[in-house]
Amino acid sequence: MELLATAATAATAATKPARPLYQRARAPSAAELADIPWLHRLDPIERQAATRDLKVVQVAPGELLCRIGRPATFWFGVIDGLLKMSNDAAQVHGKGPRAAQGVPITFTGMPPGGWFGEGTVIKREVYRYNIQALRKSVVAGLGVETFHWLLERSIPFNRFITQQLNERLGQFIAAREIDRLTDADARVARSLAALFHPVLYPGVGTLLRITQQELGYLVGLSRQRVNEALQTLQARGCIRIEYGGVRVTDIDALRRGP
DNA sequence: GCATTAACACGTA
DNA sequence: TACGTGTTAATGC
Repeated sequence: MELLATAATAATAATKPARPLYQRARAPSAAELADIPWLHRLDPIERQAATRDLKVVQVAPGELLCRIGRPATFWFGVIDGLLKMSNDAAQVHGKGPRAAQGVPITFTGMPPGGWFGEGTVIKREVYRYNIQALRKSVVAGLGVETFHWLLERSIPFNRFITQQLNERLGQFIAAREIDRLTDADARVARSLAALFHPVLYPGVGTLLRITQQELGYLVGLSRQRVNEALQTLQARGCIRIEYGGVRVTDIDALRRGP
């Protein structure tokens, strides 16, 4: 657990000097365990071992769960909230100095139900991206040793991981297309559709809790432009704008774009 | 042109 | 009260 240590960003540290993650970690509640999709596929012994090893922690906006270059110690899952996976510097919302190694890129958002980091954990390498909370979130972690133990002995677990890798590969292929889209409305639509992926993010359902500002950070647009795009999508019948979130009404239309 | 930042009013948690 | 939304105005590439 010791290597999970990460610091709050400059911005959050100024307001709330949080203790390190590993000091705040606690055992998951029954409700939290129920929302972990792979847990139910294990046999009783495996499930017991996994449950014993699982930790959950609440993270503040801007806090980092993974830092580029740190060894992978946990496989993470979003219980609640919203994270972003990026290669940018450990700064909140682009303030402060930029990343030393090129243009900051947000790879993807991580809504509830999403599990990530298995690629790095499998290879026992260091993280190649930062994972940062966009809002107050609850994150679960499974230790790397338990992860490998499950990978060695559980076929259902292997199936889950394979499916996970496969679906996310599709996500990143789609993300490359989205990056090339010039139409801002289309980019918002496709990025939004990605966050409603039922396999990768089963915790989302039809209502995604995300502010227009947060969506702007993920897509790379201003809040005002995102608002405009959402209005267009709503008029088209793809979504319904709600306070602090977006509800999909036509996921296929959202994926297709304009 | 199109998107961005800044600013403001207004409504909601 | 603090935050999120919707809108307008000024500015930049």
